[in-house]
Amino acid sequence: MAGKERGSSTSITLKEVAAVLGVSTMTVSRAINNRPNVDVKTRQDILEMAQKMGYTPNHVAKSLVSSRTYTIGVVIPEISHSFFPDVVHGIEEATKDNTYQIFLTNTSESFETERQAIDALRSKRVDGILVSSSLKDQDTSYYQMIVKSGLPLVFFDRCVYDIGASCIGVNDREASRQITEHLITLHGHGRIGFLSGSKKVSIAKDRYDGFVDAMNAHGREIHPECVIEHGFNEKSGFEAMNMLLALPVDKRPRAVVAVNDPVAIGAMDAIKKAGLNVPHDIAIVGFTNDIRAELMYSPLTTVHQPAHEIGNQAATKLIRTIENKDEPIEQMFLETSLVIRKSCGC
Amino acid sequence: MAGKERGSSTSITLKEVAAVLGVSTMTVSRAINNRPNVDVKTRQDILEMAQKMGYTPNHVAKSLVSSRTYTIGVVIPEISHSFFPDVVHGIEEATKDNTYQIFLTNTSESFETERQAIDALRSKRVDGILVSSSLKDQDTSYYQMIVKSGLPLVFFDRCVYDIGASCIGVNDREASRQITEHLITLHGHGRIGFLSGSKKVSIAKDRYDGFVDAMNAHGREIHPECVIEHGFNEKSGFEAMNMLLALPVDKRPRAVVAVNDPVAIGAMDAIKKAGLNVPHDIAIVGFTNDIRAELMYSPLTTVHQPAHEIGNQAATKLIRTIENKDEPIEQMFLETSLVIRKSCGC
DNA sequence: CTTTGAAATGTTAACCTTAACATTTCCGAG
DNA sequence: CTCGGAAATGTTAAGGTTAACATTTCAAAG
Repeated sequence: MAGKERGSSTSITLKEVAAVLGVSTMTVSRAINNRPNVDVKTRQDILEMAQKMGYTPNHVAKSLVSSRTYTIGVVIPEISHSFFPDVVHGIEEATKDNTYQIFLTNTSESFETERQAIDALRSKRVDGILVSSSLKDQDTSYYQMIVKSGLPLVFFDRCVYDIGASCIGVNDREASRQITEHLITLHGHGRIGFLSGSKKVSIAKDRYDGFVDAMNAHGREIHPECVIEHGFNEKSGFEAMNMLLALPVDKRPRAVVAVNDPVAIGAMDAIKKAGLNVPHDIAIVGFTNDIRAELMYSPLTTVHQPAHEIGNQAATKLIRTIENKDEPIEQMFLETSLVIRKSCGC
Repeated sequence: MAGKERGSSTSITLKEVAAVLGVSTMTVSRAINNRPNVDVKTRQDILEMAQKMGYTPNHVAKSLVSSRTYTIGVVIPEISHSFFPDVVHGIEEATKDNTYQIFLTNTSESFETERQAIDALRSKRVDGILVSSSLKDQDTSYYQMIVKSGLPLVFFDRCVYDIGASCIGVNDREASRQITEHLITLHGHGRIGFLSGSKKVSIAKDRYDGFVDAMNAHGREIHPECVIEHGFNEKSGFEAMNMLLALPVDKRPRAVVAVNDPVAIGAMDAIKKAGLNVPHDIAIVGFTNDIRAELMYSPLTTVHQPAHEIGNQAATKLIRTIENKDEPIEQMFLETSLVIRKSCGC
């Protein structure tokens, strides 16, 4: 009478296959894992029967025995920023033979979430983790503990330094210096502002430092009221720019360096809404080369970061670290390039 | 003499904590899992010691006992399409209490990869899977097998119907009909083309059918040479549009419906490179409301799909299905809306 | 027909946790 | 005190697999 039942999700085990054929589980295990010392005929029977019964190896049990899950955790601040999907793509490519599977966690720029996520990943016994950190203060003790625990850890993009973990990223400070310099040479006079995320996050600090380097090198003064520390997304950029626009006209910057493209895009929106023009009234440059950068009403001059490559290298490094305990700890900076478009005033 | 060793990644177990305190593992287990029948003092000692020793529960072992991994697999065709990160965001939100962790797999529109990924997820004993399928023919036997196996499965966006799985998406056919109709009313005469992905994929077929519905309803003829079946990304759109542009001028469509925004964006690129203008020479509409749509040189008229909501509902449905075996199988279509911009000729 | 040794197959224990049942401890009532 | 019973704690087995060791089978050599 009962309708067709939804299959009860109990899976076939080695033991069950073995029982049907009247052999030991060990023989079935050997046959299925392509181990030697199984008679050709026996192996064939086993494989056929396993197939027929719909046997799927239980990786949970395997993991318990081997202490390896073939799983890596990926922790990122914001999956919706075009940079990160590209990174994830690169990561996937490095694991493409499908040996490793990826746990993805989005932290929404919250370290607390990050920490919880990593704890959960540790509990699930991932073989290693890839992290772009939202850590916002100098207390690196959590990550020190992780490193000490022996869990392979590679940072990418947003790194935590000097705790004994590898890191794949770009030279944010130098790239920021370059793009700021570009802006300075175009705008011999006038103030230049900086729209930052929290400077406790490494990329914000590094990019700000690069900005300062360029300003100093060209004898330009930094006006504290033109440096806004807010967030990393469009909304933050919009709000931060509005703060600058609220300044008296003579204090208002003539050009702005944004910590990343989403912030620059938000800022451009604010400028437009204020009835001003980019780059005529205010020039702006970003960082990332977001998918939207070239499409803006004034195409955005920015720093191209090799997102895909960063992901790929980070995953490769992590897997090497997992598979070889002597893999050295390493900092790797990939090449960036200036993408000159219109928003800088060129 | 040996330098500081990288911690050997062996974790502390319940047994070890128990040994140190001279109690049984069971007591430690009870204390740590907040079970009753543990003396207040004992519990406190155990928690302190566990903390001090850096004990982390081994979820692998727990999973083996409970047959639950608190893990769900998410299978998507292309993480770089802005639609999917939004979906993933929505999924994460539904699991936000962090009870479930997400395995993300990108299939690059390949069903073979999809199948391998799902097999791997099954082996890892995920509690359920969320799939946007790239299945390209009518042979649904693989998914029938999955459903039969009892693994909770919810499709989203790109569904496989009539196999007993829930599905969360939009009414592609109707939305496509609406936007095509909009185009028809603006362009009383002239040919209208369709740029499709493989019509063996459900969304391509549904959207094409909606296109046909609108054309028929308005007595418009469909010209086979104006219907190109190619792919789902920018490159495909670019190439498909070039095929249309290669037609003799009198056979060339005056307006084009694209299967999604990436294709529309690629097509707009081709039109621009051909020295023609959108919407003046060729009008175009898309589907998805990609993050770039409003930024195009002629802002793209498109169908807004509630990506975040789709992910959220799909994950919610999946979790319900996992946690309650009587959860009904259901098809759910979320609201779309026409986003009228300039590319259609408005 | 025995011996020999490799190949095939089997058995046991372990991985870490928890459910289920068993035992001990302890406190208050009689 | 002693008993009863609840609370605290302990023991055993199971979950699916594999490593390590043990046994059986079998074919070729003597």
